[in-house]
Amino acid sequence: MRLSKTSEYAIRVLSFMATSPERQVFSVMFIHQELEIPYKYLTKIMRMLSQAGMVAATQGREGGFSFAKPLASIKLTEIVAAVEKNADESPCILGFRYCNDQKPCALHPFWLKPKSAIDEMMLGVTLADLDAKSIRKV
Amino acid sequence: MRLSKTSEYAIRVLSFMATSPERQVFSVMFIHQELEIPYKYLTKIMRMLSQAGMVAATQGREGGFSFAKPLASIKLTEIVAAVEKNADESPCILGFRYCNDQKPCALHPFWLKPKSAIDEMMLGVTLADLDAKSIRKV
DNA sequence: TTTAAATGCTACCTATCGGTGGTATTTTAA
DNA sequence: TTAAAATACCACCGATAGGTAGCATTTAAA
Repeated sequence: MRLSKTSEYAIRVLSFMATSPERQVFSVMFIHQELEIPYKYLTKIMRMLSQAGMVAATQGREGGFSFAKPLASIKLTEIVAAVEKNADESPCILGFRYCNDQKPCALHPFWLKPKSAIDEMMLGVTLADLDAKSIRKV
Repeated sequence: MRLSKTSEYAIRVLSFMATSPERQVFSVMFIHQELEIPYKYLTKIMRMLSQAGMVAATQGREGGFSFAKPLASIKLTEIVAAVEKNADESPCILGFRYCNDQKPCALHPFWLKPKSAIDEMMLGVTLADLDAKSIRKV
């Protein structure tokens, strides 16, 4: 009942960048040192976020990554989708492909409330909603 | 943001058994045929549930598994814990070991509601709460 | 008494996730 | 002009989750 490690990393990075307005460009090495995320793996994640259009890379010395679109337009669900394939294709908690009110799984009625609370967060929260103060980095 | 396949299987099996009061003993072969869960993997799961004390095995021909304690005493959280190690040790959605109101992660305030709705389900729902009618098996 | 049908157990296989190594390319400071 | 510092990319490695094979043991029906 949790996100993949890769999604955790991606959200940590983007929320760190989003709450550091004094800086425009972030190199992988800098992020790696600040957030203690494995350097090589982090380059891979940044490339995925770049290919998804959330951040843009400037190459060469003094290069790095910066946001490619407004913070308010980047939802959590989008971040997860960018780095995770199979970002739950099935909305059923027991993994059934076709589970609905007419033909529900055993947990269907109990899953409705948690599911909607999660959706509300994943679809509703954007990088612009994060509080810059007192955010844990490591 | 979902359960492991193994947890899905375990809950499917136990909810199937719990909502089939006309039958006392369930062989792995029978469950396998009814729920279309891989036979050999299912034997492994049933052994785990047996070792966790939720079900008891009767060996030999005509043997199988039956509940070892009252349905109302088997919570979802217990089922997941029985088949999954690392059944989220960290309550933080970004995986931080020490995340709390004083030193929160970026998503801390947004995760409170989904988290409590999930806990309510995992800790509150037991096998006795399931509706026998119209439950999807496959 | 034999044999079929069940669980118990261990070892292995395969795919995916998390993580590393190495090299090419780009850009700019020295 | 050169070298350092950055991203781009590809191939691989190790751990874990999901799944399989095979055989020993137990029990009861034939």
